[in-house]
Amino acid sequence: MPDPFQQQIVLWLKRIPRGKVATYGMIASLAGNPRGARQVVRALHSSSIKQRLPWHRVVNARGRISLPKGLGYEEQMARLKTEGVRFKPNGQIDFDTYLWTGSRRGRSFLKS
DNA sequence: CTCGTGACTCCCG
DNA sequence: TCGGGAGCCACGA
Repeated sequence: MPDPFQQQIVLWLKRIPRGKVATYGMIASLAGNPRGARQVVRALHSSSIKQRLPWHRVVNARGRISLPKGLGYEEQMARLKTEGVRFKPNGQIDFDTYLWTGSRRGRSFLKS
């Protein structure tokens, strides 16, 4: 039986609505481990589960794609654009518009 | 058991 | 805005 934490991560990832993005740290927190951002990553690119997870909707805390260019960066950006997510000229995602608040109806993750 | 390794984050300068 | 350094955590060699 897999770790509940990993399960939670997957579970939350699946909840990210199209056209929205979340951060690694955010998912980790929701999954129950505020310091488990790295584990989110692990869960993301390991396991065969990855093929049905919206991994492209996860970005770092600065609102930018963490993948190296040429190794996923391009693809992630393309996928996001497909869902309607726009990028600023500097390659940053507009958090005010596209950051998933963590749970339906307003902020649950973001403090006031 | 110790080390090295990240699609991370925060803090400083 | 950008890097460097430190903290964190699970996993595999």
